[in-house]
Amino acid sequence: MPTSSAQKPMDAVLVSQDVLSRLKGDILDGRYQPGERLRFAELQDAYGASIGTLREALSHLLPEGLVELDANRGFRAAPISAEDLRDVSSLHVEFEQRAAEASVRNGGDAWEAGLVLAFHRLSKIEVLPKEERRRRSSEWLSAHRGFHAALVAACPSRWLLRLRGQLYDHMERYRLISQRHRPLGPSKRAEHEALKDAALAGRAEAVGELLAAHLRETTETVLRHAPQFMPTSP
Amino acid sequence: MPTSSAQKPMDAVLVSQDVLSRLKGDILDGRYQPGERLRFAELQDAYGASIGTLREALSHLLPEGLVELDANRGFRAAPISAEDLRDVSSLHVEFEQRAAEASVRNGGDAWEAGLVLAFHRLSKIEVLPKEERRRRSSEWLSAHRGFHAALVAACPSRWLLRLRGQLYDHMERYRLISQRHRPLGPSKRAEHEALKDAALAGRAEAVGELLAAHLRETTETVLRHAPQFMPTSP
DNA sequence: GCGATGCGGATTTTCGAACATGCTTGCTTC
DNA sequence: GAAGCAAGCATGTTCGAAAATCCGCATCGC
Repeated sequence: MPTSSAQKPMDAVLVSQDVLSRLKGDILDGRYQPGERLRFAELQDAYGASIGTLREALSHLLPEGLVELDANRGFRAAPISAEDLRDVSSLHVEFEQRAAEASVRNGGDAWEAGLVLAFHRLSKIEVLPKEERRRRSSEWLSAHRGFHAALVAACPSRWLLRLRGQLYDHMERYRLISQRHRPLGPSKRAEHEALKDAALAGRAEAVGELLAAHLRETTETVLRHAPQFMPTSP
Repeated sequence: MPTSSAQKPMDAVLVSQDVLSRLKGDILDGRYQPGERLRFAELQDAYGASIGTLREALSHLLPEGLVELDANRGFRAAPISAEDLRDVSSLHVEFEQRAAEASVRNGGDAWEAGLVLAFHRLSKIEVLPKEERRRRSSEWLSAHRGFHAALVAACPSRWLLRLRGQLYDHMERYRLISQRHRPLGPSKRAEHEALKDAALAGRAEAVGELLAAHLRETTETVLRHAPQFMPTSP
């Protein structure tokens, strides 16, 4: 159920782009149940756009694997499964690692500055007490995304970055869905700081290791709570 | 220029799906110049669908990287470059290899049967004389795609297959665009047969090696002719 | 009783037209 | 003669409604 689509970016020039980003965010947030049908009537109420515009946004999400479409039955939020999570995660870890190592080896002054900035923004939220962190979760989400993006930003392979992005989205969705069924974990500020320091020191391999451990731990946490929100977990 | 969109599949239940596959095929075929603007007026004539439907199809192609969109300026066919080709190719080779090896190790009877069938279909075209092969190029294209899909079909990682598919599309586009500026090369029937035999024999690593060589050779050929159809090649 | 058949409402799919935006051309003015 | 401006045209963007499709339910026949 859509409940409320909350934020109003409105920074997009195109309505369809605005709807797209809000819709995508809501799917990642788990505001739509995996497998749930996305009816146009509800969507129109929630996003205030016409059917055509909504269709355009949904079509954009189709190749990304966030929604599915069967003929004359409309769109559905993509289903989830432990198997899929393991699949996504293993590729995600690998891509993130490769992109980060390449980025560290290739990064210049602008990249360093961007990373420092992104860490600062993230850190400011992560040092807050748990209650506060929970309240400003959407802010943290954006900062966290920004930090990991900044880390890999100097990777020279555009395609590695593109594919990484798709996998990141799906991992974030699993993380957010699972978070609705478990208490908020401890802050990972220390891990992010170690990541930043190793990156700025140019220790590419160390960054890769830290990153892989960082991501795998998250996946483990999600999988541990999987039975609570997944259909079947083998 | 669209010239003519030729084939009429009509097997799709949805008009938008039909338009999507034709449009995608035409972009891969290089019927639209890389970077060329895709005007709705022309598109409507070529595909006989309304603007909304066309927009839906183009939005689908957006995350796949086959078209680009800038606000209020409409859609463009994605640009190409030697750098991008090298990027796509190197990831494509790797993914195809990994998916194939996993597929060989995991494949059962149904997979073997599918592979034999796909090879047979491809082989029937590849033994024809060059002139005939040129005439039935679209048929070959479909058979070739089918063969490589059959080879990796048993790969257990859905995500590896999905990403491989995206890269395959882009490689095919480069191949087809370059083919408009060079004579049709010799048939690769022997390579495909070796691939099939090694796969059926369960020699996963050998399949990987053959495949990597097979694909890299194609990329080299395309790159060799790159100056004829690419803006700048460093 | 049980399956096939046809109607009614709900939903998706598609279209054509209104609206907004960007570009070009021709004029005016300095 | 060149720079700046404004109107007109071409194009992209968005919407609301018509057409097609599917699902559930009642009815009919066996």
